[in-house]
Amino acid sequence: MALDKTYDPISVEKRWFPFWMQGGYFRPEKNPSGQPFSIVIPPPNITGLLHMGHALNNTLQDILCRYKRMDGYRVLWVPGTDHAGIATQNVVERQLQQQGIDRWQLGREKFVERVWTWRDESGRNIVNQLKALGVSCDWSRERFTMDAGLSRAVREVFVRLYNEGLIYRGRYLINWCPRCETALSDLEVEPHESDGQLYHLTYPRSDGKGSVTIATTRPETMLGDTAVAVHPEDERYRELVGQTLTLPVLGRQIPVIADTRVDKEFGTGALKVTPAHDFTDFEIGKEHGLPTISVLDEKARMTQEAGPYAGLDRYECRTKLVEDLQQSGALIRSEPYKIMLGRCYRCQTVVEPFLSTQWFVRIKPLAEVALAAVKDGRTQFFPTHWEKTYFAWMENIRDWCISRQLWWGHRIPAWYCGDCGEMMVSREDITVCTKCGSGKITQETDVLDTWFSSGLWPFSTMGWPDQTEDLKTFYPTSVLVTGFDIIFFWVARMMMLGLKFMGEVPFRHVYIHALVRDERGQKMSKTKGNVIDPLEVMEAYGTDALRFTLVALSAMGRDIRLSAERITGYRNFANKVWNAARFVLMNQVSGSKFQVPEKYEGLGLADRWILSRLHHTIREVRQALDDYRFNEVAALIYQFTWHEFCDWYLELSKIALESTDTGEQERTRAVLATVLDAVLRLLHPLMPFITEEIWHALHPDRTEDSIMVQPYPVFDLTLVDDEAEQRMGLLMDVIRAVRNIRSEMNLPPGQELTAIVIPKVETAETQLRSHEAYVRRLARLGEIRYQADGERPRGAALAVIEGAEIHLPLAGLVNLQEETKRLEREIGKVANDLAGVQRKLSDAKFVERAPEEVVEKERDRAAQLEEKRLSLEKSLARLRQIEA
RNA sequence: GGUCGCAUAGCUCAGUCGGUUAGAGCGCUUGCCUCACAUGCAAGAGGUCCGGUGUUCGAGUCACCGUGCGACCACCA
Repeated sequence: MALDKTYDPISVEKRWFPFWMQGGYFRPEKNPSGQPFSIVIPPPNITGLLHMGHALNNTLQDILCRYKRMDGYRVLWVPGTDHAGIATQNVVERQLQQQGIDRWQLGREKFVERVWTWRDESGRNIVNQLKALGVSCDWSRERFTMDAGLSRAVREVFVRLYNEGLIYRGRYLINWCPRCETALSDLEVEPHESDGQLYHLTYPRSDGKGSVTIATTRPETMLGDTAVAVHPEDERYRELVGQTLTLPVLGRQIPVIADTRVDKEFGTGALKVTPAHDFTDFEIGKEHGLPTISVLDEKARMTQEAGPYAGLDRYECRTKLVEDLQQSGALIRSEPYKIMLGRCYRCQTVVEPFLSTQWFVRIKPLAEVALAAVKDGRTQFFPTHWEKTYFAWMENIRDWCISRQLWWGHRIPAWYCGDCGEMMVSREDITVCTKCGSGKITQETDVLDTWFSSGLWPFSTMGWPDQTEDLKTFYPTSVLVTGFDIIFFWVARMMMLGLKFMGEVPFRHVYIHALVRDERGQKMSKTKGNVIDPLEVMEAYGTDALRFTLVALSAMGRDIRLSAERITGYRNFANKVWNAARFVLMNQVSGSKFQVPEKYEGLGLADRWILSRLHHTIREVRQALDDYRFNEVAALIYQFTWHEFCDWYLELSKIALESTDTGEQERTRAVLATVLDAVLRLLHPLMPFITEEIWHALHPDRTEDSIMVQPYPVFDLTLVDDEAEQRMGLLMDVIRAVRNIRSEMNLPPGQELTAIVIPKVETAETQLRSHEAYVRRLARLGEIRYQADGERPRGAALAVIEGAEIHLPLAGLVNLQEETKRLEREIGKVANDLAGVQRKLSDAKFVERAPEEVVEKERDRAAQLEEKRLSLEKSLARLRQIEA
């Protein structure tokens, strides 16, 4: 198969995914004897479409999987999607809203059906987009957090935790979203600063002896006050403790109590205590045995307890109440005040602390084990500093509220008897009361936090609670690749639940990658309108270009700023690879298959050089992949391919290919093909499509085979050739020196020049002579003359390189004043460098204390610079003579 | 309030173990349609490595202080 003249990513990319799927290349069964390597995908929510974060996350995983597969591992990458309880429910609710109905009108059953329909569509879309990205999961193992198997795992975990007393049910103050009408965990509340008022209210003493002033940002909660608290050591209020106050408006008698949680410095030092609507107050209330009065309901409307304000929305109530308090004189003053408001992470509604009966996981025992597993290194974070974040959270963890008053999710496996009130938690559905035999049984209506099921993902997807082959082979997984935003939500929960139920960590490594931001460093969001859609990029530049860009920008511990220019740059790289391949293929003899020389015997200098450079690259690329330094992988391959293989070897190969020596031609063809083949394999995990396309063009007889299963290049020390690198270095220096002069002197590019070389080291002349053709071609020289040290040519431009002087006679070509200026500049630079080195060397302490080889290097360098300066100065003197 | 991260070329960023002359991409300047590629080739300009102090023969790199930015955590009403 020949390559088209122009690289068209779209047509290349659509071809290969079906090919890979049909060939079963993504399945671990393809390589049953390999060492296991496994990853579970962070299951995308079924709420919408793929965004740049997914593109990055999955590209990185795909790179690891493809690399390991090529390297002989038996790779399992488990795909799937997350039902994303509250998020998905909200999406479907919004759709209903557009049709003018709400979920209550539809009813629970019908609503859940609607969500399943949505899931079918959305899930399919997401999966298709992942496939378009080239994601090499084993799609035959695709899971969904609410499929039958995972639902069974959820029940099993719930029942076991309950039976062990690690799940309990009780009436506590929790975070409540009055729009979603559900409880939220602490993590699901996002604090945001907003403008508020600090109101100073005065509560009269019941005995008529004065009053106390308190400060609050939420005056409407005063209707639920059951005490006022002061600090026990606060002199101002010492005699007040134990007295009774009369709550304005409602006239309730409330005590003044002493509690150390009160900050003497804040406001007036007196705190109104509302146990039903504030977490601190709840604690204080519990300790002092205060009653809890809920004045807000589940929709954040005022309850009957709010007296005249019953039925009002919380903010309407605030406005009205403040007016009334002002009239009555209870409001002393109010001032603007910045307050932190907790908002629902899914709908941004201000959440309320709300007293209700919920289910909780007693988390400390689980957290301790999960903490230890990272401390002792059974699981390692990359970059390591995320471990601190993990530790801090685990050490201060609080019980996890797992019940949600939603309709979309795993229904909690608890049943209540309508007759005797018995509560039963069970793996199987319950129809008859186990205590009284009654058939009046109803199931708990609450569902589980969506993170409860995703916390089981690493083992539930492999068939747990059954002891499957997959579990035995692939658990613990090798690495988890995810963003830092879900370390607590997800990574921490998987650690705790994995250790609890599998007795071992869920993953050995956790690679935390960057957040993808826009080019100005802003978080991408629909409302800001700065979202770069991966699918649009893939259409415009190609999937390979997008993948390579994301990887190239993925420095550890740093956010990614994505810009169109960068993507263009890497699209150009793909094009470069394409054209290099076209050149290599063009020069293969038709019908004959390229042969790598068995022992690499009889190679030319350029061949030895490029193979040596290739193997340096192979070694470094592998090391970088093993260390998750993805950006370096990209940079190494880019640098080698473009600036060594294309810029130098391809150009040099043209000389050999034009030669009359058929052996040399043949050898060059083989090396070209060998290096290209290695580049393709190195690059394949990053750019899977273009490499597969070119690989097939290079191996026309292997149409059924795939680059996916070719070995990843292996470092071969015997091909590292320092001598070849040194010799090529000399040739490259000469070529660059001549090009530099030509360019600076503005000499016409087509004009052939004559160079006079004065070797400064013995080997230079032989080395240059033996590869003169290279130099003549790439530096466009007509003739190279060699001359012993002694009389210098007059009226010539000079370049001094390591090992030789290069003189280019310019008589009649340019104004020699140009060269004078150029030499003066050059001498300035050299003198500058030399001064620096000499300063160092003249420091006795440096010579004495620095390691021998460092000092030696400096001495060499000083000598070199000295010689260079001398040559340049002599040349300058000669020019001045001519001018004079 | 606590914790963590970041600050290097015009822009976006690399820089491993402290060691010669601090790199890349994009942008910019100059010259080239050289038969793989103008999505290209060649050459070049461009740096107070945020500021300060310290450790060291030697600091972009290590320590401390400061400044600026960002993120996360947190019950000051």
